[in-house]
Amino acid sequence: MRDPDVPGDFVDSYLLYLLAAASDKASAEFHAKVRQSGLRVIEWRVLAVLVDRDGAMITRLAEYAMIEQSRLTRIVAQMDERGFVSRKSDVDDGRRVRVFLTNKGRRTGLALIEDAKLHEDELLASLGGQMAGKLKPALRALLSSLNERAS
Amino acid sequence: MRDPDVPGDFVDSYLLYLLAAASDKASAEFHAKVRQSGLRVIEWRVLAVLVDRDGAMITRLAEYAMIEQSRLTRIVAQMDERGFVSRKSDVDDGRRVRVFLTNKGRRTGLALIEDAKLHEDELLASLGGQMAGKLKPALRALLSSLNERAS
DNA sequence: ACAAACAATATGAAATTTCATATAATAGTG
DNA sequence: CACTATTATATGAAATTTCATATTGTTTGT
Repeated sequence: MRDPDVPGDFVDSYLLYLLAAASDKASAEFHAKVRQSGLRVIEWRVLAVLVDRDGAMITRLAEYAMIEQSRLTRIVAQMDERGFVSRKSDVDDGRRVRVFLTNKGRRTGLALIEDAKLHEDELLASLGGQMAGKLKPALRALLSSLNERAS
Repeated sequence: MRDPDVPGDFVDSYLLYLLAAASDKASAEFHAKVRQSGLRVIEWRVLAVLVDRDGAMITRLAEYAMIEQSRLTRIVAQMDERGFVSRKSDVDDGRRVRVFLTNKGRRTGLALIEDAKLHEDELLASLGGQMAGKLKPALRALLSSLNERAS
């Protein structure tokens, strides 16, 4: 019989938990800033992806931003109403809806990206050079390994 | 003028995006299994944490599982109705609600943990020993660095 | 023992998300 | 060129989540 007051140790050593926790907690600080700027976190994601890939179609945007398609459709509609993006149907393929940043959207996105970069620098600085150098390569390796598994 | 067809590279090199993407994509495979077993991902999280910390109070459970408190209250109520957990108010402090696994809950949790471990082994194997050894330490370092920042 | 402050959980109501599927446009095939 | 399959997005309806706050119980100070 295990003593229920002594915690087990599955979760703390489980890779997917560590990943979720790291993502969650590392993002928390910056997400607070995002909300202060009047955006939801999910909207910040959309803006950030659009700065890199302006004019992407809904489906691609959903992939890049890891948002389910029908959810993204509604988020983009809201962001359109609020003047952050505009939507145009593709000339060559009328099914596609391409999403473009408005000037307001681009300004907002670029400003947040600047903040995000500063925040990341801070984060990595407080992590220390040794580990800081290994983190991104490790994550990239994991991601590309996952991609290969998928294909 | 940037060519909008050539993607920018902020997102792909942004730490918080890499973390979110790694967590998201690494979890996707296993989460499919969780759903097949009739549980929502969020419920699996609760079970996994409870296997380690049976009898935890709602607030702690919320912290460990990274779930907002009022949301967790409702999830636990559902899991209670479905017979995975039971709730007892704390003898020493009547405000606290302690959540316990039922036998069914423990069986389900333990079985999924076994699957999770196997899946993790696979994942790390396909990542390759070199990187596999560095990933968890890097994540742990990040988490503890974040904890210190917070305190 | 009392009142105020605090802590833990629950709850109402609005907003969002999810899932399945409808709608619309294009591609492919005989 | 019709007909069928496929792809991209939108949408209805149910379920879930969120946020603010209510409720209940405990602690602290007097």
